[in-house]
Amino acid sequence: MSAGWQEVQTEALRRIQAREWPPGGLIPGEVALAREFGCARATVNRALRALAEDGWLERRRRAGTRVALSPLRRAQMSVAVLRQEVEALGKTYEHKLLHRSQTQNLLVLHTLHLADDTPYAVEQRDIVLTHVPDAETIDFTVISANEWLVQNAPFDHGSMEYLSEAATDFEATHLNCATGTALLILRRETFSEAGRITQVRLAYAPGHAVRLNI
Amino acid sequence: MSAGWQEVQTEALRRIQAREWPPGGLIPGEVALAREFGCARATVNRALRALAEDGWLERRRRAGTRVALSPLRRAQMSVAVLRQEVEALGKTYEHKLLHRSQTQNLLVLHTLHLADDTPYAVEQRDIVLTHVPDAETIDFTVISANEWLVQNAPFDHGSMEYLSEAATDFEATHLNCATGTALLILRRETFSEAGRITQVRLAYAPGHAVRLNI
DNA sequence: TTGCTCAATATGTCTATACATATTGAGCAA
DNA sequence: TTGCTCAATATGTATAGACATATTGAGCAA
Repeated sequence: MSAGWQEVQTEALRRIQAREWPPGGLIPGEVALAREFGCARATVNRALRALAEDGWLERRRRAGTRVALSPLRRAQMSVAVLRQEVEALGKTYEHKLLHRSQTQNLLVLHTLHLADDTPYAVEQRDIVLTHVPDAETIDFTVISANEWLVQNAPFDHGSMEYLSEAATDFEATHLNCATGTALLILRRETFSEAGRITQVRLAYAPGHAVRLNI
Repeated sequence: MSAGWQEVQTEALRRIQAREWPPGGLIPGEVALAREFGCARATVNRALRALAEDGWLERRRRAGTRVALSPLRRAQMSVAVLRQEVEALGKTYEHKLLHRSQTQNLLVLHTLHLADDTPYAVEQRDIVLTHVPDAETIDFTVISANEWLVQNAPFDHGSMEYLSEAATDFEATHLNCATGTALLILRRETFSEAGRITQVRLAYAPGHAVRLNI
């Protein structure tokens, strides 16, 4: 009876959490663990690599594997499509295009996202037409810019920022709250190889929280 | 010359982004790709598995591997130690214990975190002494509760929530801003096998943003 | 002491092979 | 048609063995 990599992972995690392998400490080498668990080194490797990817271990060639000092557990959040976000709450999604204007190479869109007919978020976005020429021909009353871009403008990299700001008049009007109310804001920029694709500011309705499990 | 798994991954990612493998489409099987790249199936497996973990592909036994419809790129954020967060900005970290009180099994701590002598965040925390008995004996003016717990109270799971709220009088006083200012709030709860370890509410100074790269 | 070289070593990766397991779809039965 | 069974199939996982590569530390040289 030899252990699969998941069993090895589970046991290793137990030892880390139980401090049998203390923070900062060197753990036995792959060969030793493979012998102990009665499996191949590759199996131990798979298990330890997974733990390292999750931040529990730090591995370096020759130096060996150490238990991470501050096990910086990572929480993952996905670049959400608002429709999916709303539908995951069991609510009906709808969106309204509030504004559309265009300069030579910038398409500006303002959208209100609704959950069960209640304002959910206000989106102010611009799209660089040079890099996403198709956007010019799309009817964004049918599909939201948010959703269309996720599906049609793959990005290389980008950044996301959560912050807190007082509601502007524009946001207050559409989110049905007082100007100055504290709102959770998401700013996001995405880039393709060619350059910036789009930039967006999303103001969530009062009370919204971004929840992560860790 | 056979391809390593990273080369296979790079080429596969290129095909996905270039839409040579369209969203939702089935890609060739591992055996075929291994033949094409002149490597072993395990190598292709490693590459495709990594892409699946990053959300680019969806893999199911027998059903094959498909390009994810909405490539929900994931951003990772770590459970931060404020001292590290501040020092990463190149600033000097300091903290002040504002309040400490204790009931039978709950230790309540209020802490002000400073960056270069400027208020950075206000922390209101309680610790369940039943599950972290050592906490009772620690001098939290020397090490912040935040840092001590990360190092000494490993958790199984927990939740994190970012939201936006108006500054309370208490927060406003210590963050040096007006009551009612929009603040970014982080709420976090962590649990061990035995039960809840700690609960914290962190109010960041005005203007703070949580930044993620995607 | 300082700096260099080199061997030892732990992890990283690849291969070929084998068996496990989930899922599909064809073919048959009710 | 509907439902069942079963074989085919793609991915999942395990293994032994091999070579690659980064890093350490010992030993030697300046």
